[in-house]
Amino acid sequence: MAMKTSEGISIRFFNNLDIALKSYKQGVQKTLAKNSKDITFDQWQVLSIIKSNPEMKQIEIAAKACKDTASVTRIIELMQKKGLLTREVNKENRRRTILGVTELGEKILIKAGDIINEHSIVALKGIKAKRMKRMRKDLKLILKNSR
Amino acid sequence: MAMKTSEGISIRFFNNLDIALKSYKQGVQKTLAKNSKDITFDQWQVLSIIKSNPEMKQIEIAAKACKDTASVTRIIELMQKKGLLTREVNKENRRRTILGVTELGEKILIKAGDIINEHSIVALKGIKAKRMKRMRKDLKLILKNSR
DNA sequence: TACTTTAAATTGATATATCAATTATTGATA
DNA sequence: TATCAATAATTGATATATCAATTTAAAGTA
Repeated sequence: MAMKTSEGISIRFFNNLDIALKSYKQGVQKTLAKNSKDITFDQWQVLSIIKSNPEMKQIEIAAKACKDTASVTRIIELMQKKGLLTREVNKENRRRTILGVTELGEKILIKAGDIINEHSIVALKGIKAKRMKRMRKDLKLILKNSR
Repeated sequence: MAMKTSEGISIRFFNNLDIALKSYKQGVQKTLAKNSKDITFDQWQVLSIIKSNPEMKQIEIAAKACKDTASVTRIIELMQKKGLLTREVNKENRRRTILGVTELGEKILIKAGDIINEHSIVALKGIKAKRMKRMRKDLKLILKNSR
């Protein structure tokens, strides 16, 4: 008995999740474009991973950000062009690259980080810390279930 | 006193959310590519909105899916080319388009819907209905806070 | 009616996502 | 050592996201 007219609650859940996240990201992106034209949200994500894990492989960066390695390559390329980071070949293993955040990169990283932090706090207004923790746990479970 | 070394809990929350959703979508997309090569996740999103709301403006579709109108135009264009929907000019108001899901479109809509439904259920395994509802409420609040 | 404003959709340019294919290098092994 | 397999990163092609600009049509107004 098909009954395929309306979606189930699980699909609707992910729809809520999708839309909430998109809306949040769009807000962040707009403020970034106004105040700190030199970086996008995705670039900031990658740059902050590099900053905290200087010797990570690009493959690992991709896994951490849940991005394709191709995307990471291009994001890095753009940031290098803008002078936010340096990229050179590792002489011990010439397949690998050595990435480094420049001074300019650090500045923009912090500036953008403040903006993103501000947005995330506003977006979560009215949600208590306890429930946030609970949700993070559930989100981690979803992540685990999904791969 | 700066202390900008690590991110706050709010940013980390959105990071969990981002990664969980990406992982889920990637899983869906892979299964779709294998079993039902004729549609992408985003196309399915738009197509199902059109199916449930046949006389919606593209602007409204965009708002509902939290997409740019430009994206909607292109997604519709592709689906039209593949024969999943029809598009014609509304004679009462020539700025508007009339969209319609074809028979093929309906078939694929259902097939893809089943796949997506299956994935969403698996992804949420271990999370009780009550907490899902609670989270949906919170997600709606986040959406509201973000615009 | 002529002019301006608003509305709906599209187009252009650039950034990112995805998958496949490719390059370059290293490692393994017959 | 020569060959083959695995690894890291890149490139190509296409889909989507984002913003600005443009097109076309409708509505409002002097």
